[in-house]
Amino acid sequence: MKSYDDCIIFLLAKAYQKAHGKIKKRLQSYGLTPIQHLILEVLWAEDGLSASDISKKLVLDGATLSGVLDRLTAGGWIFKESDADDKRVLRNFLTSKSKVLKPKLSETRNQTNEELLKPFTLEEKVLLKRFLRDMQ
Amino acid sequence: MKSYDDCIIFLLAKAYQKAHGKIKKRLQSYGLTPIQHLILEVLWAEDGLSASDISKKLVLDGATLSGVLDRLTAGGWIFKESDADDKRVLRNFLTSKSKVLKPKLSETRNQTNEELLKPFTLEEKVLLKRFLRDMQ
DNA sequence: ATAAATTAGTTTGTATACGAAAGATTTTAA
DNA sequence: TTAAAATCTTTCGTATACAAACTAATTTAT
Repeated sequence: MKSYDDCIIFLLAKAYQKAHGKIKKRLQSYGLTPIQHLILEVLWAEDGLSASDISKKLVLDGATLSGVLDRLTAGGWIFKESDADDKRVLRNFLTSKSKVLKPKLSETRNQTNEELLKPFTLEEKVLLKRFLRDMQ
Repeated sequence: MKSYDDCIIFLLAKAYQKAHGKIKKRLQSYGLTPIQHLILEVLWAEDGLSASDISKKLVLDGATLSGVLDRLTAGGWIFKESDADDKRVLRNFLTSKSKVLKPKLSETRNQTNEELLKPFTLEEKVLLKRFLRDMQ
């Protein structure tokens, strides 16, 4: 490795920085951050998940999630409800606000993705995604 | 895009998370963080750079850099010296400690890189790096 | 049946990350 | 030449990220 800009960690950091910055800007008018939006995506697919469920799906630390879920609650995007069977568990449910805005918000993520992948051919897109998955 | 785990932003975030976590662990015994180490890499290549110089090279916000450079100073890795010609500028210089440890620390980054790229062929490595650069 | 281990969630502390604003200095322009 | 613009760095505010410690609740093992 000749220099820092040949380092895969650096290249990943900068590519992620770019992607994160792009969707961050697009979500700003909604008052949502990229991570908050990602959690909504998970709940749109399956409502009522616990913090632990979301943590596993998104590979996100519980301590991080705790604060993000608080801010989603404060913003009126979700509400928490205690599980009847297991009092340790708090389930997170979508509000009508987040349900109504789902189409627009999902479209925002799709558009950002397409914009980021614009420089690549279809084959390259598939390859890039495979590479990133294979690093896990 | 069918789901969040087909989203390039998410895939980049998780690949970066993996890479960052790996080097973070390896640097822990030195009391260095990945970003601190990256800044040392820059200074090993060219000593005496200002925060502004480093910011441009690493595409890092100045506000972020300010704190990281403080912690590098506190840890005895660098020291700051005012520029004689331009009193706005503070130049950052390597201490003997960071000069002595350069070989070991650079080797750490190299090893982490190789480990992360182990699943790929030489061609795939080249391709992956090109893809990540092309996203900028 | 109950002590021990595990799990769910929060809190605290440290470290990025970045926008915005501010203060000091230097450069540019009228 | 001097007022305006630009540059360098820091500070503040907000939001991830994660380790460690903690409470509460549940499950496991003996």
